[in-house]
Amino acid sequence: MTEDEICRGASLSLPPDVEEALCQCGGIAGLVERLPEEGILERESALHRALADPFRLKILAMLAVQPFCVCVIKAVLGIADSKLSYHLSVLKTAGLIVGEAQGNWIIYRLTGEGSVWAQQIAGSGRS
Amino acid sequence: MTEDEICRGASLSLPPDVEEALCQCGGIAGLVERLPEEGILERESALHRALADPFRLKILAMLAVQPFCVCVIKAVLGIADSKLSYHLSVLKTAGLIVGEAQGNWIIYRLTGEGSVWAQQIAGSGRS
DNA sequence: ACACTGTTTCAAATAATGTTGAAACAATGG
DNA sequence: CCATTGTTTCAACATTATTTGAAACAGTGT
Repeated sequence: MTEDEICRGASLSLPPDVEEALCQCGGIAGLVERLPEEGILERESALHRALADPFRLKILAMLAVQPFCVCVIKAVLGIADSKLSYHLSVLKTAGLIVGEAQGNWIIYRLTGEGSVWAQQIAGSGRS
Repeated sequence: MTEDEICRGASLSLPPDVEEALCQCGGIAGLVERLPEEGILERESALHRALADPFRLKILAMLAVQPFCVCVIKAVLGIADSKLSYHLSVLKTAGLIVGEAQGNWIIYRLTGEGSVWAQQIAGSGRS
């Protein structure tokens, strides 16, 4: 096996410049090694999945103003109770919001990570 | 209708502190107004949907090192051609990567937005 | 023209997510 | 204890995303 074949990690034919760059990265094996760990990728993709819905982004945007109870969020979004509850649970599971009982109501607010993302949403329409 | 009722936008009963805060936000109507536009929310959630998969995060991570052709990406990820092609198309549609033909191969690289997100992934395991 | 390689497309099967309405729960006030 | 209000849970269903394998396409070299 030639040195080039070792670099490539298999017998791939490639454009010359890609092949050279690949060698400098330690070949296929080198690239595989430097990928983020599976656990990190899982967590990261789960986070983005939670952010991948307009209702949920709206919820984060309004909680960035102020913590609110479910009934206010419901009035702003104009959706059914159970639907809202589902989306709240997705955000809660992702660690973006937390709910705390206060008398008759449950007040939801952003977590630290939730407010980072809420800011990002607020800023996404900037010029 | 009392001023409070105007603030609430409807006859909701609320914890006193939430009610006051709601009034200062312009009530339900005020909150609805300050939500990001529908178009922005759609775009933002579509972006996160594209980032919501470990294979796609891996692709972004490796393209952050260097542009590569499909066959190298395939070797690193160890998945079938058509599956990879699907994930590449999701990333392409989201504007995170672009592919350019070069001889026999198609070389994919990050767009500006793609590299912003790729950095975010790379940094997510930091101490 | 032919065979080959790298890549994409397609349709069918499967899996994951989101929606709905009804029912359940928990706390409050009568 | 009962009725009410705010919220969650559940199961059925609808929708959307992902995976698969086969077939198609485009470009190269023969």
